[in-house]
Amino acid sequence: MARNRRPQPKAEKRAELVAVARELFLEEGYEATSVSRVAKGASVAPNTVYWYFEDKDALFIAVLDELFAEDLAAYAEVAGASLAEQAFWLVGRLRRVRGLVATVHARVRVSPAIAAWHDRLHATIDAVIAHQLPGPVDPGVLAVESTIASFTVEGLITHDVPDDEARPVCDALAARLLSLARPG
Amino acid sequence: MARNRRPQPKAEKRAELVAVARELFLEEGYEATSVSRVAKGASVAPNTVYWYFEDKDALFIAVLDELFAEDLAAYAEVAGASLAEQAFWLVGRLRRVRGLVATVHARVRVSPAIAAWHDRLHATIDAVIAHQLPGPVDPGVLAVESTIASFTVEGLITHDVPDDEARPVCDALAARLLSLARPG
DNA sequence: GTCGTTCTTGAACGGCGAGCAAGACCGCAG
DNA sequence: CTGCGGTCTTGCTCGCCGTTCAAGAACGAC
Repeated sequence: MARNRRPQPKAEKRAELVAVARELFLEEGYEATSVSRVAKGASVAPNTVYWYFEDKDALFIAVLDELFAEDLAAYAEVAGASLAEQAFWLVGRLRRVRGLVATVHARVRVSPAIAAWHDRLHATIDAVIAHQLPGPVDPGVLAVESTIASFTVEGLITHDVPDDEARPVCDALAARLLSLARPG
Repeated sequence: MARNRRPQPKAEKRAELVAVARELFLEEGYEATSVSRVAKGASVAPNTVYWYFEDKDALFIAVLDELFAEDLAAYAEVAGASLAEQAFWLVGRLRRVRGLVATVHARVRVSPAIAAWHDRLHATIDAVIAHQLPGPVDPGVLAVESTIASFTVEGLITHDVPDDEARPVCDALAARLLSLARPG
């Protein structure tokens, strides 16, 4: 029905809260960022946040969704490049969310919502990897190598491995994956 | 000097606190375990914990040290087995500390002490891997493959991959590492 | 017995995530 | 213009958190 709808501001205020939270989460980390500070950044009382989001985790997920959507869109730029370049690009790209990766893993055990988000993320990654391989690959082998690749990339990010060390790792991962499609 | 030293109880009480904290950290997670609960479990006032440990992170590190020492001792059992079996054993062994792995990574950014502990851990792991390879290996290549192996194992743990999926991943990792020493 | 060290504690601090009830704001129906 | 009901905001409050501090109890050395 929506008998009483304000012109716009609901979505806008929500977006503003997400923007402030995103900035703080990335800059200071999830735990170090209090709901109060997010509220203050959006010029709002602390409780107001809880009208837009069920809890702090929901706010976190909104930020993750925004970041992930951006990454997925940006991925189009390199979708045609070599696998090694794609992996290396991904590592560089995800470096900005370094702290958040560890937070997601820590909160997966505690928040079902974040666990669901995390599962979706990895499913997407696996699908992208499978789609990038030329020709059909034995599903079992693909699962193994896809696991190795995504976990390794995750490790490169969370451990903040510098570019010059990450590059050869990405090359090795790509070589590994490509050798699946051309057995020999 | 030590002009006034009680018979033993200092180390004992400390050990008791570590034991209680270990139980709770493993069972409920780091964040969900309050210092008060640890104190209560050791029949002590909450502040007493701060006489034995500088802060909650120091208590955490004490627990990590204990767990790691046990794992290292237990490793002797499988040090002679194949690399694949070693990796698989490690995954199973570390499964009990699943939640703590994510916590360590999350707190590395915030606690220098935990960052130092984490660095030491990975250095040890790399050394063990290098020691397990037969014959000399090109250092650059070894670093790459060692990185892939340890990050993958870490991923298998944090993502709670079941045994039947982890096994072939371990096999693939071991095969990869062994092919380094026997080029061809 | 007294002194200094080793422990333990009660009380307090600021801040946290969150819940609740009151109310302000607003568009619409009468 | 008035009142109603949904939309949004807030002040207040709760219980808990990690941590600090000063006071004091227990104890060994002299």
